[in-house]
Amino acid sequence: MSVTIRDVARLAGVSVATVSRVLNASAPVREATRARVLEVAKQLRFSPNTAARTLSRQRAGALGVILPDLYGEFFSELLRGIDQEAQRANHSLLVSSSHHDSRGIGAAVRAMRGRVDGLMVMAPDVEAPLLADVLPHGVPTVLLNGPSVDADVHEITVDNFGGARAMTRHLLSIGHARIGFIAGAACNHEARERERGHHAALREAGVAIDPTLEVRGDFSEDGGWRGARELLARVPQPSVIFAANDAMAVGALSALREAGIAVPGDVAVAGFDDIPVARFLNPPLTTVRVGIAALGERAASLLLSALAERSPPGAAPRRAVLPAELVIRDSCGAPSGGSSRLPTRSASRARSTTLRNR
Amino acid sequence: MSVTIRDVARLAGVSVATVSRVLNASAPVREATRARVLEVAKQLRFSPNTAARTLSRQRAGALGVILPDLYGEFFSELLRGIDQEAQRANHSLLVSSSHHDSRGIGAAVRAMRGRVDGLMVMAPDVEAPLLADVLPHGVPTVLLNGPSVDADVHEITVDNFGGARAMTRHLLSIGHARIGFIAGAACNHEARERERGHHAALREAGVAIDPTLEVRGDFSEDGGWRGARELLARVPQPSVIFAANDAMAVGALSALREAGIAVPGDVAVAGFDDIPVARFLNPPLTTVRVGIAALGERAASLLLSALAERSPPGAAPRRAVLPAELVIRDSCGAPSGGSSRLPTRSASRARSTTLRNR
DNA sequence: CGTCCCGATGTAAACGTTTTCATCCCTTCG
DNA sequence: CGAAGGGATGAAAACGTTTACATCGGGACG
Repeated sequence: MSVTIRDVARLAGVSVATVSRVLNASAPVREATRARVLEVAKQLRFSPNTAARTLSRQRAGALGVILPDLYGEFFSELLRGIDQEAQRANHSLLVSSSHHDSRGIGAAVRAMRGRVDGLMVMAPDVEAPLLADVLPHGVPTVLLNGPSVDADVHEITVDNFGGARAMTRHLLSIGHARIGFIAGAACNHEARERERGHHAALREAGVAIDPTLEVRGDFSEDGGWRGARELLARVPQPSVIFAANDAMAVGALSALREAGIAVPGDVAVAGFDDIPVARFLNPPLTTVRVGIAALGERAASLLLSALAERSPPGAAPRRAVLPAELVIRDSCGAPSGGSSRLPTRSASRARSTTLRNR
Repeated sequence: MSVTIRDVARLAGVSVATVSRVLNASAPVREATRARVLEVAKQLRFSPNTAARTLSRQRAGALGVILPDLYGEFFSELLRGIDQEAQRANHSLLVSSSHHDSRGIGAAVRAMRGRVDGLMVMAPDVEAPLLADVLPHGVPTVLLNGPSVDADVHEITVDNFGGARAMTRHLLSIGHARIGFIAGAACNHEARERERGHHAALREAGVAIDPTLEVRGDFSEDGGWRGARELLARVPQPSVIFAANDAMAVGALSALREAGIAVPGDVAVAGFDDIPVARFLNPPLTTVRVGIAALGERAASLLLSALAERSPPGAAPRRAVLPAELVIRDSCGAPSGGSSRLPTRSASRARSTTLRNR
């Protein structure tokens, strides 16, 4: 069927071992032999069968990524970061998405068994114990933005709590008293953290938490659109709508536009994530920068280094928290001083939770 | 190290063959034996090593995807469609991105050898002969939106020419005489097709092609921003800016806003792709719907069916062209009759190139 | 009652690599 | 001049599956 190392060996008049040695530079080979083997290999367009190599080497040179979804810029950015780092380290990437429950994740994990050396799992809406149950034993795993799992699993998250708190503080500081909040799904861990941060800032400022100013979305544009419509019906209207992610902020902006409400003149808007399109919106979106691609990169690099160390089973898993920083643009009505096209204008007030590794 | 089929066999008191038969339901096994094996397998948390299985079965149950990039909503939508279809057919997905030249693609192709049963390659900026050179022999391949390659390769594309022509016709029909065009990179096949469509519509309408009304972008928001700035400097100003993709249209909208120009009042804007965020923009973007996720789905399903047939080497490769249809929203100033939030409002005039399979 | 077939199982040979071990020969040093 | 070492190679054993082939009962049918 397909050309194997045996064919190369035969045509070059050497043993398969020698061919392997030439191709992997794993042992000295006489120059003349080397040249002959390479010549034949090239001519035959030989490329080693990865499955066989994986089996023999007991490592696949590939990483697995399991995501809850693949819709919107967030995931493409994340994947981009992961891919970049993986490629740097000469690793392939297996991607599997649309896994919301632990059953689905379990299936994806099994499908990857033996294909990958390590796993990155993002499962914000699965409860920790359920998740721990389906994660594989013996395969190094990095959990992204999930609830803390009590297993031998590395974890990397964004400071969702701190970011949301910083945003609400900022909104209060520029005079917004009534903040409408569009939360994410109740079962989503990230959404809950952001909600918590928002509440913390309100409490700290002595502002009463008004349940009528909070509606629940689902991190989608449509959810944001619906949430904004609901909030606009309140009397008195909120002076700003803080959406728990940028996609919902996009939906909110759209709803406000349809209702003929000026942003930020009549009602301001803020988001969370700083997806790439945020700065190009109309008006440019004030949001919390997460550094999505960087998060992906860090996750991959964390996994790769865990792999490299061949960490003993007893070694403590690593945790890292990436800072989330405020990005003030036009949509919140803060004096931002000039054109908003500059890439970032991070408020130094953002609680810059530095990376902590333990 | 890890638990193998041998361990299961030993504990269940049967041979490995029986275990394999139970797990794959590939031959009748006595019910009692079956139950015992299943019990042991579950208890041991056994899951078969995919590399070994791949080697033995001579098929991986995985598809490879090679993309030029992973930035923006276009690719995440595409990947979403592919993933969905692959998952439906119980296949894993290998993704490799950031491959702009044939060398990079060749490397990615080699990395996938033996890991995947088939390949989907998107390489709009690689010339056909170079591409044909690095595509693998003997691995079924689907080329997405690329130039037609003279090799044993299936192809699926969007009707870029027809879509762009329909848009320009539409813009002319609603009274836009001076159409500013932000093209894509000259080396990008899709960009060239769209440019060709635009020109064809102009010629058909007897409108002279004015080179000062065409600038070159790169399919990025920033490129669109710069392109729009350039076009705004022309005297007289164009009455509409047609960006060759939505990302550039987003950038153009942003530039217009900064310049204090009303859209569509002073200058209208149109895009191409209908990325998900397009209908939520301010104003909602008139564009050409490509059905990105559907494209991905179709590509995967094309590949899967080619795989299923175990097509003989002589079989003619399949080609499919997906229609691109006009979506009129507010940004172009056409009377669109009401709120633009309805998911689609496709002009029936869109040349609905139906799928043609041969 | 013998033969044939089929259901249930085991044995062992693939699959295509890498890698250990062994072999051979040549150099170098005592 | 002999022994030791090392460079270049080959043979063969892994790696963990699937599967062709063989074996062995037992029931049906002549």
